[in-house]
Amino acid sequence: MESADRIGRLGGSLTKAERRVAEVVLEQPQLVAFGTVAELAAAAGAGAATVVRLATKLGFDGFTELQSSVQHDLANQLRPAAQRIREPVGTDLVGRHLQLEQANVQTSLGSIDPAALADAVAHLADAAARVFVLAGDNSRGVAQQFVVDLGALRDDVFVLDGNEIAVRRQIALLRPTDVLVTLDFRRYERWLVGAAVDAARAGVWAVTVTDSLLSPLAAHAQRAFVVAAAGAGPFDSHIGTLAVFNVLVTGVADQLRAVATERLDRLEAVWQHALTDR
Amino acid sequence: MESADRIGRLGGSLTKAERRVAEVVLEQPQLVAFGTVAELAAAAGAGAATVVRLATKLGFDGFTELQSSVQHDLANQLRPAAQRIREPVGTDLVGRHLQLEQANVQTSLGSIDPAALADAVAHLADAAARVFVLAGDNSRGVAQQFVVDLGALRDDVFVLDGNEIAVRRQIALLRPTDVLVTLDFRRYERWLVGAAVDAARAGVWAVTVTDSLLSPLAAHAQRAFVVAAAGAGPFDSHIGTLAVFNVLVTGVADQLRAVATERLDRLEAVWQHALTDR
DNA sequence: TCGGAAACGGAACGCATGTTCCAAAGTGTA
DNA sequence: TACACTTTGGAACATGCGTTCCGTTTCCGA
Repeated sequence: MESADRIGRLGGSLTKAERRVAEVVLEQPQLVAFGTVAELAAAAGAGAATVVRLATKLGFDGFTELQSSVQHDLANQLRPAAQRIREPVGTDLVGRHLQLEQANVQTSLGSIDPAALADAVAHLADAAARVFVLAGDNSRGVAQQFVVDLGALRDDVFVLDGNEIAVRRQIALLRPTDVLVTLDFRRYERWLVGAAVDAARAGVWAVTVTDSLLSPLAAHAQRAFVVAAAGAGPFDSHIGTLAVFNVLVTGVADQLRAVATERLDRLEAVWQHALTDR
Repeated sequence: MESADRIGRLGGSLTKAERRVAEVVLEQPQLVAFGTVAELAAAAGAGAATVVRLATKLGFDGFTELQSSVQHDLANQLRPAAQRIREPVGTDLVGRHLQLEQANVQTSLGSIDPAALADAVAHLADAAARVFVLAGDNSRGVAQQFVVDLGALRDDVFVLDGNEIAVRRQIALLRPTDVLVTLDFRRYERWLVGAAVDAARAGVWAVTVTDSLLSPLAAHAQRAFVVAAAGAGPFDSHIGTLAVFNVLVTGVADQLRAVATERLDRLEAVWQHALTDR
């Protein structure tokens, strides 16, 4: 996209109002392709003159030329619509991933049991429970991502980190009211199983995200979500896992929003503040 | 397509010149969406008045209304999923996420520029360079996931962690041969920008994964990947980011496999060992 | 061959839109 | 605080466009 390239190139030298217009150009190309200067200006909360100034700043002769560029891009984009689907199948790096990751998301979310989801969300939204996440090295990243998001919604969300000794010591201190989230894939360390067994003995309610219902962790968990983790490269893809986590986080957010919107409002305020900063 | 329907319905009662115009409308919708009455008339070998007559005959108020109809159809056809998602708000939690995350993967991977990908992979596979990943709190998880995977393929992959002071101190020690990977989303901390600027001054080659080409970090990076991060809940979804990271990791793996398969073989051996353990 | 009506396109009209200019508001500096 | 500069949006201007009207051409039946 020619216009997107130019915007990205000299995005830094744009003024505030010009940037607002540029964002609309990037996010709503139809508006500039089909619309008028006045409409684009209104959508960006700017004046018509600002729109024209941005166009010239981007190297176009005026809004008309910018519009032509966007129209050209859109026309090219929709022409092969049916044709382009067939061309890049599987051969290239990106196409391979595209198919694979789509399938991962599809099967991971598609196999979610509503009852299990509701149960897991209820436990994760329980303010009386502390939430601990136990993951192996290979998926510690997505685990931490889950902890960050969930931790923004509620208190007492922790990732069990460190070496085997440290983790098992933490698990020994769990209370029966606590909730444990385990991540289990084929290539994980064996001692995680032992840690999970310890937690189960302590009466901790557990949910596991695994790539197989036959995983040992699933046997010791009250609920299990099976995700697809097929990777195009040498490693597993954790996109399915992250998708499931996102569903859980949204579910908890919905549930907690009804009970206590105050915390989310505070978060929104922070975000809005950070948003306007930029 | 509304216009196509109407043309087909009363196609028999069209005059010769009107039929020529109608054919152009069907075969070159862009011409009527982006063009003018005169251009459409010229393409059909007819007069401007004939174009307007056809439009009214089809039940439209005039050419303008016909044009709006075609534009609306094209716009709907353009948005593959990303924006269409927002209109029919999914009823259930899982279905909403399924649509949304599929769209995130689709647009994130679909907008990858092959040249940028090849360039980024080449830099990330460069054994002489150290790789540093700079991310805000909200996406530290996916960043760490990337570091773990890439770190299994090559040496010297680090995440820049900790508070502002610690990070900027680390950045001050970067060498011009190093590579920096930055993650930039709307809700991020401002000091990340300052850190990225410092790195740019030091001559470090940088690639950024962002949700907008207008992000300040994109301005200071040699390459940028734009991902879709729309979330169904209160937070951004990092699935698109993770998908791009997976592509990068696979690309590096392919490249390094040709040069030195030895390290990957060792990794495979470890994995096989862990596999049989279970 | 003639007459009438339908079809068609060119040209003038009026309006919407892009462009340009300028004054006001904002921002940083001495 | 005052000043210079940048940024911004409103209003006038001019261009291009859609619409409409009307004269010409084509077609068909008598």
